[in-house]
Amino acid sequence: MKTITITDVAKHAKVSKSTVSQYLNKRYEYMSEKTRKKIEETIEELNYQPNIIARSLKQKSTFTVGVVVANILHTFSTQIIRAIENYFYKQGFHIIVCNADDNPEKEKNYIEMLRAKQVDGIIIFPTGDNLDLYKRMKSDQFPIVFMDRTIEELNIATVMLDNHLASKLAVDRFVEKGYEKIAIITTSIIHNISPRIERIQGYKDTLASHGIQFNADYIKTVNAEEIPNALSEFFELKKPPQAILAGNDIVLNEILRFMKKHDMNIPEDVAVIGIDEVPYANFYTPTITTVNQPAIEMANQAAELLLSQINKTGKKDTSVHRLKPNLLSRNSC
Amino acid sequence: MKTITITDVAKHAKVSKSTVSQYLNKRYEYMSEKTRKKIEETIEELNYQPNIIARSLKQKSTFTVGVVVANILHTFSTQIIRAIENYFYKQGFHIIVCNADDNPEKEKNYIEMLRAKQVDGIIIFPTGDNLDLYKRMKSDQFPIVFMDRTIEELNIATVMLDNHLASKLAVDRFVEKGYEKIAIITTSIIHNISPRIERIQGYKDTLASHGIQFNADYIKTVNAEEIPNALSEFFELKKPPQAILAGNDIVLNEILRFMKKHDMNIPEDVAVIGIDEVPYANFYTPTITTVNQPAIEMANQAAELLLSQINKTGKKDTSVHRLKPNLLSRNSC
DNA sequence: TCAGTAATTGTAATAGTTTTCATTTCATTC
DNA sequence: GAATGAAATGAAAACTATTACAATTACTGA
Repeated sequence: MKTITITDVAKHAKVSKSTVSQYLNKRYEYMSEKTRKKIEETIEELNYQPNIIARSLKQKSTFTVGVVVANILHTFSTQIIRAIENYFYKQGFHIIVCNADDNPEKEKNYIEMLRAKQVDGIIIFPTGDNLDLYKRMKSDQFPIVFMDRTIEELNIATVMLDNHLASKLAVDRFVEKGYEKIAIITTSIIHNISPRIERIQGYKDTLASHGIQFNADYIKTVNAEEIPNALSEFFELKKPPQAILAGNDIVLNEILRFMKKHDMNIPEDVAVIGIDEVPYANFYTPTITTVNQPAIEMANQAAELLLSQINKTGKKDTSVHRLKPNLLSRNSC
Repeated sequence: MKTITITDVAKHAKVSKSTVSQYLNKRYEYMSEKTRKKIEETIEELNYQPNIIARSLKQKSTFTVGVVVANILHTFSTQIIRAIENYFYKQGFHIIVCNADDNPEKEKNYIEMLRAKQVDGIIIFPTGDNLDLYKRMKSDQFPIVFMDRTIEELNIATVMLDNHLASKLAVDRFVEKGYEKIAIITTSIIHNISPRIERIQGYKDTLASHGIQFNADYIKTVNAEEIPNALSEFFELKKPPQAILAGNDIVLNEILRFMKKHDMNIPEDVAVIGIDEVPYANFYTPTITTVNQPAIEMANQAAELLLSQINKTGKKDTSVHRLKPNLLSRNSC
């Protein structure tokens, strides 16, 4: 099964390679209607597909972008992937999906491979542990956008949630409903991931703004598997929390699982709000109040930022774009 | 920012391009220890990254595979993507993710672009409407594996669920619990998608095996948005169903949403089983009985089949691999 | 018929590797 | 000191398409 090339097409259509190439690049002014037709037919007949690899080599553009998510298990990540894919499809780009698994080594490996593959740009949920690599890309002027997390000192375009506000919305709501003993659980201890820090800070600040003493026992940062333990510890406290803020959808699932197992009622025994919308939120019993991240909007914005870097349109935007979450007010609090 | 190439490395290290290439390909026998060291250092110093596009052009292999899912909104699709990504990461392959959106045109476009990009193989959830295209790939001996759906006449390696069994497990369970008025709702009307047909057939056959008269009013195939209507119609029947089988996770969500809205109790007012496991299944009230597809296993098997086609190892396997679902027995039925 | 324009061609350079094969280098042996 | 053989290296072609450019051909209208 010999693959057929532009040379074969040229031969069959009895024109030169250059003319075929002109045709492929839609520069029809350089040829007669007749020639155009003939080439068109030949391509059809031979079922010719230009080799994009060869084109990319010459043109230094692959119409492909990489998306490196920190952890593909978060619903948020898959929503973002979906939306980015959708955005770039319309632009004629393909996306290569990479799951760094919260592992900086893996992230590094992926980024280097993507660059070696000459992708036109990368959207990364940075683990935060590859500073040198990020810096190099930056200094190479390689198109790159951070998603979900920022690394202050780098000045790389970033799209992320206003995490401080996310916590504030939740804590305000708890307080409004009369709760004062408010706990928070987040995951991803390992690195200084900005969302986690900001969410905890937002939590603390908002408590303070309501004049509530913050209690270190009410803050947990643990791996998913340890969430049941963490919850047990909460409820063994002399003054167990009356309300819990879940840092993401995985935490929320674990909390609800725990509640079910221990026959506890929401919100009577403990009120719950989750950051990240979940599909069952509005038909669970009770319906779950969540703080929603505008994932599609975030993805579109990141994609747009990346595309403008790739096309070098607009002036270089290296700012941190913080999108506002919104409280989806339901009955779990 | 001039990119540096193998030529630069060769010059700096004062050896020929070929020797550098030998080094890159780890054929160290062809050079002295001294040369090896020198090249190594030079690469380090210049921060050289081989251009994989150029390599691919020559080698006709890109270490990239495409995954074209029919509809990325199904949890099942994202699970499969995850698992495939994970499998291929270990093999040094990248995956390009494509969402055909149940649209044959889009599917065609994606497949052609992927081939033009010289991916080494494709895993497809076929829409079923591009027969010629599938045939051409087959006759080109292009590595391809079908996922979730089969197209009988094509003899292309396929990994899919034993859908007949999936329905059987559910219906058996319903009957065992004493229900006789059993309904089924599926989505994706448009094409003759095999899973849908098989699930409905499995449903009919199993009813028959229990000597239950099948009732056309109890079968609905509708788009996601029309599910509430479909359910309303069920409950307006003289003899509304006592049990409903949800064809996938989206349907299940809609059913639960409907029940909640109309204050109906599961399983008292109507029993429910879903095909596809959902994250909330074991902490929902009631916990939801589901028929689970072994997504990871399916993904691994598909990836393995594809890889063996790519590497031309083993004899050509063009059979349909049907994996067994299992009933996760809980309280919604 | 000639100028002028439009259409097309052929060639060569280019992209950055891999790969083959010929050549050079060098130590060893007689 | 020359012959031998192995090890190391280099030169060049190949992969496929793009692009620039000079050269050629065909056609139009005066």
